[in-house]
Amino acid sequence: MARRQTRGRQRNEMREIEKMEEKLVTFSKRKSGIYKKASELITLCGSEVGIVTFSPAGKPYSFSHPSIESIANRFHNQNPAQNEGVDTLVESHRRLRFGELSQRHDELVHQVKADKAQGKVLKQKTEARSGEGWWEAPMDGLNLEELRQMKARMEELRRNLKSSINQRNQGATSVRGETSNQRNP
Amino acid sequence: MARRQTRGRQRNEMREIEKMEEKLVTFSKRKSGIYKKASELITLCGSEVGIVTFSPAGKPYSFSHPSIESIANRFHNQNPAQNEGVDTLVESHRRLRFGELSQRHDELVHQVKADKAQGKVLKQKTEARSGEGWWEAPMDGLNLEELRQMKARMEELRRNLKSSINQRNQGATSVRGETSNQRNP
DNA sequence: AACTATTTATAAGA
DNA sequence: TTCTTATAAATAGTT
Repeated sequence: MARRQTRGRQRNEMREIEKMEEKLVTFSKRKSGIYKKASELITLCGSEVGIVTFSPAGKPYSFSHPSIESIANRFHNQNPAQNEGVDTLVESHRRLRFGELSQRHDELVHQVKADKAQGKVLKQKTEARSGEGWWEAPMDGLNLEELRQMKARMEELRRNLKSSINQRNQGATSVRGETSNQRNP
Repeated sequence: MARRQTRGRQRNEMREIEKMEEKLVTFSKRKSGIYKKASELITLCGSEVGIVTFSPAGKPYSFSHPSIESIANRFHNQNPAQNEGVDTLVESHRRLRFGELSQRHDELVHQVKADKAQGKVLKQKTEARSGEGWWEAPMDGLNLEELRQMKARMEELRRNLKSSINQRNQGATSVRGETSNQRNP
Protein backbone atom coordinates (compact mmCIF):
# COMPACT_ATOMS: atom_id res chain seq x y z
CA MET A 1 0.00 0.00 0.00
CA ALA A 2 3.00 2.25 -0.22
CA ARG A 3 2.35 3.35 -3.74
CA ARG A 4 -0.22 6.07 -4.40
CA GLN A 5 -2.23 5.53 -7.52
CA THR A 6 -2.16 9.14 -8.58
CA ARG A 7 -0.58 12.34 -7.41
CA GLY A 8 -4.07 13.72 -7.04
CA ARG A 9 -5.28 16.90 -8.49
CA GLN A 10 -2.45 19.27 -9.17
CA ARG A 11 -2.56 22.96 -8.78
CA ASN A 12 -2.58 24.65 -12.09
CA GLU A 13 -1.29 28.00 -13.23
CA MET A 14 -4.32 29.53 -14.80
CA ARG A 15 -3.09 30.10 -18.33
CA GLU A 16 -3.66 28.71 -21.76
CA ILE A 17 -2.73 25.08 -22.10
CA GLU A 18 -0.18 24.52 -24.83
CA LYS A 19 -0.76 21.06 -26.17
CA MET A 20 -3.92 20.87 -28.20
CA GLU A 21 -4.57 17.38 -26.98
CA GLU A 22 -4.56 18.35 -23.35
CA LYS A 23 -6.61 21.34 -24.24
CA LEU A 24 -9.34 19.23 -25.71
CA VAL A 25 -9.38 16.90 -22.75
CA THR A 26 -9.62 19.76 -20.32
CA PHE A 27 -12.24 21.46 -22.42
CA SER A 28 -14.33 18.36 -22.45
CA LYS A 29 -14.05 17.73 -18.75
CA ARG A 30 -14.71 21.29 -17.78
CA LYS A 31 -17.52 21.77 -20.24
CA SER A 32 -19.24 18.84 -18.60
CA GLY A 33 -18.63 20.41 -15.24
CA ILE A 34 -20.17 23.68 -16.32
CA TYR A 35 -23.18 21.98 -17.84
CA LYS A 36 -23.68 20.14 -14.63
CA LYS A 37 -23.46 23.32 -12.63
CA ALA A 38 -25.96 24.90 -14.95
CA SER A 39 -28.32 21.98 -14.53
CA GLU A 40 -28.10 22.32 -10.82
CA LEU A 41 -28.77 26.02 -10.96
CA ILE A 42 -31.84 25.29 -13.01
CA THR A 43 -33.07 22.63 -10.65
CA LEU A 44 -32.33 24.46 -7.43
CA CYS A 45 -33.45 27.91 -8.43
CA GLY A 46 -35.91 27.25 -11.20
CA SER A 47 -34.01 29.71 -13.32
CA GLU A 48 -33.28 29.64 -17.01
CA VAL A 49 -29.82 29.15 -18.38
CA GLY A 50 -28.45 29.12 -21.89
CA ILE A 51 -24.86 28.41 -22.78
CA VAL A 52 -23.09 28.50 -26.09
CA THR A 53 -19.49 27.51 -26.40
CA PHE A 54 -16.90 26.77 -29.04
CA SER A 55 -14.25 24.19 -28.41
CA PRO A 56 -10.59 24.94 -29.05
CA ALA A 57 -11.15 23.08 -32.29
CA GLY A 58 -13.90 25.49 -33.22
CA LYS A 59 -16.80 23.14 -32.74
CA PRO A 60 -19.99 24.61 -31.32
CA TYR A 61 -21.75 23.23 -28.30
CA SER A 62 -24.79 24.48 -26.54
CA PHE A 63 -26.87 23.83 -23.54
CA SER A 64 -30.04 25.37 -22.28
CA HIS A 65 -33.00 24.80 -20.17
CA PRO A 66 -35.98 24.74 -22.49
CA SER A 67 -38.75 27.25 -22.22
CA ILE A 68 -38.02 30.53 -20.70
CA GLU A 69 -41.72 31.04 -21.10
CA SER A 70 -42.82 28.95 -18.20
CA ILE A 71 -40.90 31.02 -15.73
CA ALA A 72 -42.06 34.17 -17.44
CA ASN A 73 -45.66 33.16 -16.95
CA ARG A 74 -45.14 32.47 -13.33
CA PHE A 75 -43.47 35.80 -13.11
CA HIS A 76 -46.36 37.58 -14.73
CA ASN A 77 -48.71 36.43 -12.05
CA GLN A 78 -46.53 37.76 -9.33
CA ASN A 79 -45.30 40.98 -10.79
CA PRO A 80 -47.76 42.30 -13.33
CA ALA A 81 -46.05 45.64 -13.19
CA GLN A 82 -43.04 44.23 -14.94
CA ASN A 83 -44.79 42.46 -17.72
CA GLU A 84 -43.28 44.71 -20.28
CA GLY A 85 -39.75 43.90 -19.38
CA VAL A 86 -40.32 40.21 -19.15
CA ASP A 87 -42.22 40.07 -22.40
CA THR A 88 -39.38 41.76 -24.13
CA LEU A 89 -36.98 39.19 -22.87
CA VAL A 90 -39.17 36.30 -23.78
CA GLU A 91 -39.75 37.66 -27.20
CA SER A 92 -36.09 38.14 -27.86
CA HIS A 93 -35.48 34.65 -26.72
CA ARG A 94 -37.93 33.45 -29.30
CA ARG A 95 -36.76 35.58 -32.15
CA LEU A 96 -33.24 34.62 -31.67
CA ARG A 97 -33.85 31.06 -32.36
CA PHE A 98 -31.17 30.67 -29.80
CA GLY A 99 -33.97 29.03 -27.97
CA GLU A 100 -34.91 26.82 -30.87
CA LEU A 101 -31.40 25.71 -31.45
CA SER A 102 -30.35 25.07 -27.95
CA GLN A 103 -33.61 23.52 -27.12
CA ARG A 104 -33.21 21.06 -29.89
CA HIS A 105 -29.75 20.32 -28.66
CA ASP A 106 -30.97 19.94 -25.15
CA GLU A 107 -33.54 17.46 -26.32
CA LEU A 108 -30.78 15.46 -27.87
CA VAL A 109 -28.85 15.56 -24.67
CA HIS A 110 -31.71 14.25 -22.68
CA GLN A 111 -32.56 11.67 -25.23
CA VAL A 112 -29.09 10.30 -25.05
CA LYS A 113 -29.23 10.33 -21.30
CA ALA A 114 -32.43 8.41 -21.29
CA ASP A 115 -31.14 5.84 -23.70
CA LYS A 116 -27.95 5.39 -21.82
CA ALA A 117 -29.88 4.90 -18.68
CA GLN A 118 -31.64 2.05 -20.38
CA GLY A 119 -28.41 0.63 -21.55
CA LYS A 120 -29.19 1.22 -25.17
CA VAL A 121 -26.30 3.50 -25.90
CA LEU A 122 -27.24 5.05 -29.14
CA LYS A 123 -24.15 7.11 -28.89
CA GLN A 124 -22.86 5.94 -32.23
CA LYS A 125 -25.89 7.23 -34.02
CA THR A 126 -25.36 10.57 -32.42
CA GLU A 127 -21.80 10.64 -33.53
CA ALA A 128 -22.63 9.82 -37.07
CA ARG A 129 -25.25 12.49 -37.12
CA SER A 130 -22.94 15.18 -35.88
CA GLY A 131 -20.78 14.77 -38.91
CA GLU A 132 -23.55 16.18 -41.05
CA GLY A 133 -24.29 19.12 -38.78
CA TRP A 134 -25.51 18.80 -35.25
CA TRP A 135 -28.47 21.13 -35.65
CA GLU A 136 -30.01 18.59 -37.94
CA ALA A 137 -30.59 16.38 -34.94
CA PRO A 138 -34.15 15.30 -34.41
CA MET A 139 -36.24 16.49 -31.54
CA ASP A 140 -37.53 13.59 -29.66
CA GLY A 141 -40.24 13.50 -27.04
CA LEU A 142 -40.06 14.52 -23.42
CA ASN A 143 -41.77 17.67 -22.34
CA LEU A 144 -40.51 20.25 -19.92
CA GLU A 145 -41.76 18.74 -16.72
CA GLU A 146 -40.64 15.30 -17.64
CA LEU A 147 -37.21 16.62 -18.33
CA ARG A 148 -37.00 18.36 -15.05
CA GLN A 149 -38.05 15.31 -13.15
CA MET A 150 -35.71 13.17 -15.11
CA LYS A 151 -32.93 15.50 -14.24
CA ALA A 152 -33.72 15.25 -10.55
CA ARG A 153 -33.82 11.51 -10.69
CA MET A 154 -30.53 11.50 -12.48
CA GLU A 155 -28.97 13.56 -9.77
CA GLU A 156 -30.11 11.11 -7.18
CA LEU A 157 -28.98 8.12 -9.10
CA ARG A 158 -25.63 9.72 -9.35
CA ARG A 159 -25.00 9.40 -5.67
CA ASN A 160 -25.13 5.66 -5.89
CA LEU A 161 -23.66 5.05 -9.27
CA LYS A 162 -20.79 7.40 -9.01
CA SER A 163 -18.88 6.40 -12.06
CA SER A 164 -21.69 5.83 -14.46
CA ILE A 165 -22.88 9.40 -14.39
CA ASN A 166 -19.69 10.77 -15.73
CA GLN A 167 -19.88 8.54 -18.68
CA ARG A 168 -23.46 9.53 -19.26
CA ASN A 169 -22.75 13.19 -18.99
CA GLN A 170 -19.84 12.94 -21.29
CA GLY A 171 -21.67 11.10 -23.97
CA ALA A 172 -24.61 13.37 -23.63
CA THR A 173 -23.26 16.85 -23.37
CA SER A 174 -20.63 16.78 -25.96
CA VAL A 175 -22.21 16.54 -29.31
CA ARG A 176 -19.38 14.41 -30.33
CA GLY A 177 -17.01 14.42 -33.17
CA GLU A 178 -14.81 16.68 -31.16
CA THR A 179 -11.66 15.03 -32.25
CA SER A 180 -9.29 17.07 -34.23
CA ASN A 181 -9.80 14.46 -36.87
CA GLN A 182 -12.00 16.82 -38.70
CA ARG A 183 -11.21 14.80 -41.71
CA ASN A 184 -12.52 11.37 -41.69
CA PRO A 185 -11.65 9.28 -44.74
CA MET B 1 -12.67 24.96 20.76
CA ALA B 2 -15.80 22.99 21.36
CA ARG B 3 -17.99 25.16 19.24
CA ARG B 4 -17.75 24.92 15.46
CA GLN B 5 -18.43 28.16 13.68
CA THR B 6 -20.42 26.54 10.91
CA ARG B 7 -21.61 23.10 10.10
CA GLY B 8 -19.69 23.38 6.90
CA ARG B 9 -21.16 22.69 3.54
CA GLN B 10 -24.17 20.47 3.83
CA ARG B 11 -25.25 17.89 1.37
CA ASN B 12 -28.23 19.07 -0.51
CA GLU B 13 -31.08 17.22 -2.11
CA MET B 14 -31.04 18.39 -5.65
CA ARG B 15 -34.48 19.92 -5.93
CA GLU B 16 -36.02 23.33 -6.17
CA ILE B 17 -35.45 25.51 -3.16
CA GLU B 18 -38.68 26.68 -1.63
CA LYS B 19 -37.95 30.01 0.00
CA MET B 20 -37.41 32.70 -2.54
CA GLU B 21 -34.85 34.34 -0.36
CA GLU B 22 -32.66 31.30 -0.17
CA LYS B 23 -33.20 30.79 -3.84
CA LEU B 24 -31.81 34.18 -4.64
CA VAL B 25 -28.82 33.68 -2.42
CA THR B 26 -28.05 30.36 -3.97
CA PHE B 27 -28.61 31.72 -7.42
CA SER B 28 -26.20 34.53 -6.80
CA LYS B 29 -23.51 32.33 -5.37
CA ARG B 30 -23.79 29.68 -8.00
CA LYS B 31 -24.02 32.11 -10.86
CA SER B 32 -20.71 33.51 -9.73
CA GLY B 33 -19.31 30.04 -9.59
CA ILE B 34 -20.40 29.27 -13.11
CA TYR B 35 -19.00 32.53 -14.42
CA LYS B 36 -15.74 31.71 -12.79
CA LYS B 37 -15.69 28.27 -14.35
CA ALA B 38 -16.46 29.81 -17.69
CA SER B 39 -13.62 32.28 -17.30
CA GLU B 40 -11.27 29.47 -16.52
CA LEU B 41 -12.42 27.49 -19.52
CA ILE B 42 -11.75 30.51 -21.66
CA THR B 43 -8.33 31.05 -20.20
CA LEU B 44 -7.22 27.44 -20.18
CA CYS B 45 -8.59 26.37 -23.52
CA GLY B 46 -8.81 29.61 -25.43
CA SER B 47 -12.40 28.79 -26.22
CA GLU B 48 -15.40 31.06 -26.47
CA VAL B 49 -18.24 30.93 -24.02
CA GLY B 50 -21.51 32.80 -23.82
CA ILE B 51 -24.00 32.43 -21.02
CA VAL B 52 -27.44 33.91 -20.56
CA THR B 53 -29.42 33.37 -17.45
CA PHE B 54 -32.53 34.58 -15.74
CA SER B 55 -32.68 34.79 -12.01
CA PRO B 56 -35.58 33.29 -10.12
CA ALA B 57 -36.89 36.83 -10.05
CA GLY B 58 -36.78 36.99 -13.82
CA LYS B 59 -33.85 39.31 -14.12
CA PRO B 60 -31.45 38.70 -16.96
CA TYR B 61 -27.75 38.23 -16.51
CA SER B 62 -25.18 37.40 -19.07
CA PHE B 63 -21.57 36.63 -19.46
CA SER B 64 -19.49 36.12 -22.52
CA HIS B 65 -16.05 36.12 -23.84
CA PRO B 66 -15.92 39.18 -26.04
CA SER B 67 -17.12 38.64 -29.53
CA ILE B 68 -18.63 35.36 -30.44
CA GLU B 69 -18.30 36.73 -33.91
CA SER B 70 -14.59 36.45 -34.14
CA ILE B 71 -14.59 32.77 -33.55
CA ALA B 72 -17.58 32.38 -35.78
CA ASN B 73 -15.59 33.88 -38.58
CA ARG B 74 -12.75 31.54 -37.98
CA PHE B 75 -15.23 28.76 -37.98
CA HIS B 76 -16.69 29.83 -41.28
CA ASN B 77 -13.38 29.48 -43.00
CA GLN B 78 -12.91 25.95 -41.83
CA ASN B 79 -16.35 24.54 -42.13
CA PRO B 80 -18.24 26.42 -44.79
CA ALA B 81 -20.79 23.68 -44.82
CA GLN B 82 -21.95 24.65 -41.41
CA ASN B 83 -22.32 28.33 -41.97
CA GLU B 84 -26.02 28.26 -41.56
CA GLY B 85 -25.86 26.87 -38.09
CA VAL B 86 -23.16 29.20 -36.94
CA ASP B 87 -24.88 32.17 -38.45
CA THR B 88 -27.95 31.27 -36.55
CA LEU B 89 -26.05 31.30 -33.33
CA VAL B 90 -24.38 34.56 -34.05
CA GLU B 91 -27.57 36.12 -35.19
CA SER B 92 -29.38 35.01 -32.13
CA HIS B 93 -26.62 36.41 -30.10
CA ARG B 94 -27.20 39.76 -31.67
CA ARG B 95 -30.91 39.95 -31.84
CA LEU B 96 -31.51 38.84 -28.37
CA ARG B 97 -29.33 41.70 -27.38
CA PHE B 98 -27.39 39.06 -25.66
CA GLY B 99 -24.45 40.41 -27.55
CA GLU B 100 -25.10 44.01 -26.71
CA LEU B 101 -25.82 43.32 -23.14
CA SER B 102 -23.17 40.85 -22.35
CA GLN B 103 -20.44 42.49 -24.27
CA ARG B 104 -20.92 45.78 -22.64
CA HIS B 105 -21.22 44.04 -19.37
CA ASP B 106 -18.07 42.14 -20.01
CA GLU B 107 -16.26 45.37 -20.67
CA LEU B 108 -17.34 46.62 -17.32
CA VAL B 109 -16.11 43.47 -15.72
CA HIS B 110 -12.70 43.82 -17.18
CA GLN B 111 -12.50 47.47 -16.47
CA VAL B 112 -13.18 46.87 -12.85
CA LYS B 113 -10.62 44.13 -12.79
CA ALA B 114 -8.03 46.35 -14.37
CA ASP B 115 -8.62 49.14 -11.96
CA LYS B 116 -8.44 46.87 -9.00
CA ALA B 117 -5.20 45.49 -10.26
CA GLN B 118 -3.75 48.95 -10.13
CA GLY B 119 -4.92 49.37 -6.62
CA LYS B 120 -7.20 52.16 -7.59
CA VAL B 121 -10.35 50.45 -6.54
CA LEU B 122 -12.89 52.47 -8.34
CA LYS B 123 -15.46 50.05 -7.21
CA GLN B 124 -17.38 52.78 -5.53
CA LYS B 125 -17.63 54.73 -8.69
CA THR B 126 -18.87 51.69 -10.47
CA GLU B 127 -21.48 51.12 -7.89
CA ALA B 128 -22.58 54.69 -8.00
CA ARG B 129 -22.76 54.47 -11.72
CA SER B 130 -24.72 51.31 -11.59
CA GLY B 131 -27.36 53.07 -9.64
CA GLU B 132 -28.11 55.12 -12.70
CA GLY B 133 -27.98 52.20 -15.05
CA TRP B 134 -24.97 50.06 -15.63
CA TRP B 135 -25.39 50.14 -19.36
CA GLU B 136 -24.32 53.75 -19.26
CA ALA B 137 -20.87 52.66 -18.21
CA PRO B 138 -18.07 53.68 -20.50
CA MET B 139 -16.26 51.14 -22.57
CA ASP B 140 -12.64 51.41 -21.78
CA GLY B 141 -9.71 50.16 -23.78
CA LEU B 142 -8.08 46.77 -23.45
CA ASN B 143 -8.08 44.53 -26.43
CA LEU B 144 -8.65 40.82 -26.48
CA GLU B 145 -5.12 39.69 -25.85
CA GLU B 146 -4.57 42.15 -23.09
CA LEU B 147 -7.69 40.96 -21.43
CA ARG B 148 -6.65 37.40 -21.59
CA GLN B 149 -3.29 38.08 -20.08
CA MET B 150 -4.82 40.20 -17.44
CA LYS B 151 -7.11 37.41 -16.54
CA ALA B 152 -4.21 35.06 -16.05
CA ARG B 153 -2.47 37.51 -13.83
CA MET B 154 -5.60 37.97 -11.85
CA GLU B 155 -5.88 34.29 -11.26
CA GLU B 156 -2.42 34.30 -9.81
CA LEU B 157 -3.07 37.25 -7.66
CA ARG B 158 -6.06 35.45 -6.37
CA ARG B 159 -3.95 32.90 -4.63
CA ASN B 160 -2.57 35.53 -2.35
CA LEU B 161 -5.50 37.83 -1.96
CA LYS B 162 -8.10 35.23 -1.38
CA SER B 163 -10.92 37.38 -0.25
CA SER B 164 -10.57 40.28 -2.59
CA ILE B 165 -11.32 38.28 -5.67
CA ASN B 166 -14.75 37.31 -4.62
CA GLN B 167 -15.64 40.86 -4.07
CA ARG B 168 -14.33 41.76 -7.46
CA ASN B 169 -16.13 39.01 -9.22
CA GLN B 170 -19.34 39.75 -7.49
CA GLY B 171 -19.32 43.42 -8.16
CA ALA B 172 -18.37 42.78 -11.70
CA THR B 173 -20.43 39.87 -12.81
CA SER B 174 -23.77 40.73 -11.41
CA VAL B 175 -25.25 43.33 -13.59
CA ARG B 176 -26.06 45.36 -10.58
CA GLY B 177 -29.06 47.40 -9.88
CA GLU B 178 -30.87 44.15 -9.97
CA THR B 179 -33.79 45.77 -8.41
CA SER B 180 -36.59 46.24 -10.78
CA ASN B 181 -35.65 49.80 -11.66
CA GLN B 182 -35.46 48.94 -15.26
CA ARG B 183 -36.41 52.35 -16.39
CA ASN B 184 -33.83 55.01 -16.52
CA PRO B 185 -34.31 58.26 -18.40
C1' DA C 1 -13.04 6.13 -19.39
C1' DA C 2 -11.77 5.08 -14.39
C1' DC C 3 -9.41 6.30 -10.37
C1' DT C 4 -8.04 9.35 -6.23
C1' DA C 5 -5.28 12.83 -4.07
C1' DT C 6 -6.08 17.33 -3.97
C1' DT C 7 -7.86 21.66 -5.02
C1' DT C 8 -12.23 24.17 -5.41
C1' DA C 9 -16.90 25.34 -4.76
C1' DT C 10 -20.37 26.19 -1.46
C1' DA C 11 -24.17 25.62 2.38
C1' DA C 12 -24.58 27.45 6.59
C1' DG C 13 -23.56 30.64 9.79
C1' DA C 14 -22.16 35.33 11.36
C1' DT D 1 -24.25 41.30 0.23
C1' DT D 2 -19.65 39.74 2.25
C1' DC D 3 -16.59 36.74 4.95
C1' DT D 4 -15.65 32.39 7.22
C1' DT D 5 -15.30 27.47 7.73
C1' DA D 6 -16.50 22.62 7.42
C1' DT D 7 -17.60 19.67 3.91
C1' DA D 8 -19.27 18.23 -0.55
C1' DA D 9 -17.86 18.22 -5.26
C1' DA D 10 -14.81 19.04 -9.31
C1' DT D 11 -10.80 17.75 -11.58
C1' DA D 12 -5.32 17.08 -12.97
C1' DG D 13 -2.47 13.65 -13.56
C1' DT D 14 -2.42 8.56 -13.92
C1' DT D 15 -3.59 4.01 -15.32
